[in-house]
Amino acid sequence: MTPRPAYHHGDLRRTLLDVSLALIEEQGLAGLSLREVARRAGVTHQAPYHHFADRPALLAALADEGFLLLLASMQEEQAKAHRAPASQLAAAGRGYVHFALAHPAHFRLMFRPELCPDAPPSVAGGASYQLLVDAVTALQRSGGVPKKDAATLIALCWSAVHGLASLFLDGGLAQADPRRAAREMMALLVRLIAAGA
Amino acid sequence: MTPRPAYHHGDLRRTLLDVSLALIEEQGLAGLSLREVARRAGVTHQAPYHHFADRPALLAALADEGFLLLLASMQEEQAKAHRAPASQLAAAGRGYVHFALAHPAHFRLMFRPELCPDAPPSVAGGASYQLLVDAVTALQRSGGVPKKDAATLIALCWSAVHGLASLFLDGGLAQADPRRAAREMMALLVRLIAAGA
DNA sequence: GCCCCCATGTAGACACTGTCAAGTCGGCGG
DNA sequence: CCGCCGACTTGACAGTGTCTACATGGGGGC
Repeated sequence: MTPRPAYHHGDLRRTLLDVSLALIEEQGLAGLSLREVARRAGVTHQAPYHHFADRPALLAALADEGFLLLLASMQEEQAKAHRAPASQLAAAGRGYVHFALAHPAHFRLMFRPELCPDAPPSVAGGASYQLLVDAVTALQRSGGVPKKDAATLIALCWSAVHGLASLFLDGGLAQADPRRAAREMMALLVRLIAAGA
Repeated sequence: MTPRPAYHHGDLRRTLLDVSLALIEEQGLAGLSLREVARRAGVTHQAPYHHFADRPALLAALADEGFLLLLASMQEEQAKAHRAPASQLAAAGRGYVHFALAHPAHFRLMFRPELCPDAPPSVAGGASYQLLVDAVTALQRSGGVPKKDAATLIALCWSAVHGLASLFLDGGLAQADPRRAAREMMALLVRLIAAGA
């Protein structure tokens, strides 16, 4: 038997988040309305307001969740890779792109300033950024790349992975095998850096 | 005297586009409503429908305009640069980022698949892509970079510029001087490619 | 020079949205 | 056992996109 949710739903908050994600994935961000979410969750249009202050708040909660998943994806990929700095940086990049491919709804949410009014920088977001910074720095130190370009190099790596992910989801890059493309791009980037000037 | 627009507005279509851009820039994409646009243009809420089939159509028109501006920006930057392939590629990248910085409303519109239903690939969009491809190819040919990585190299360059632009506008990269950052990133990228695999 | 036509505009209506205010249910601590 | 308080419902309001019907008036055919 299903546990008969009855009046008190049990875990409406979680349900709302899940339904929202499904809606975004099938209809895009524009197709997401609180009322439709409530309808699919089987509650009244007003019920969500007991769990989220307003629409932006719901989106922000999803974005937060996304940053956690992003961090996890990068760490997971790194754990599977060799310990060499080059492999670790490539793995971090792959993890970034894999996350976007696996959780497109989350990813689209996370970089929409109009949704997260003043964007309190998510702690998990900061952690993923730090992960990337560390990977770049380690490779740089081990490879004799000049230190003066550190900040620029980090910007380049971050831009590359973020750009590739964005282009896969929203842009013109409709690749047959995006994961392969991500792997090859990171491999090339790391190789260039290692060979670097 | 103002020419007394009277009943027929003269160039309502252009006015609607301009008002929309202003609205997006000051309130974000979410703050854009056809009715508010009409109000600011001084016409009825229904008047825009004689120029655009619906909301997505207006957005699509703006996106098209954006691709033209993008191409122009890249070409302008290339015209100011040296003819050497490395300089040309760096210039193309700078043009891409400069466009995003100068026309944030346009840029945000251009990569939102939920707005342009089936995205008939803008001809100007294709042209800008081709410009980048040519620049990468020229550098590759002149620099003795292995040809087998051609596609990956193009993806890397495009991702880097697109990612940097996105991160400036919507992401965590709040740079003091974004144009300087763009210049340095492109310089580094070109240097790495030239020093090659 | 006149007149009709149709692109360009107006007016009103509908279903839908986010959000506010007030009422109702029902499990838990005293 | 009771009353309280959080979870949920019901109802209302302004604002939105879009449909249909109507008004206007400038420019082209006679």
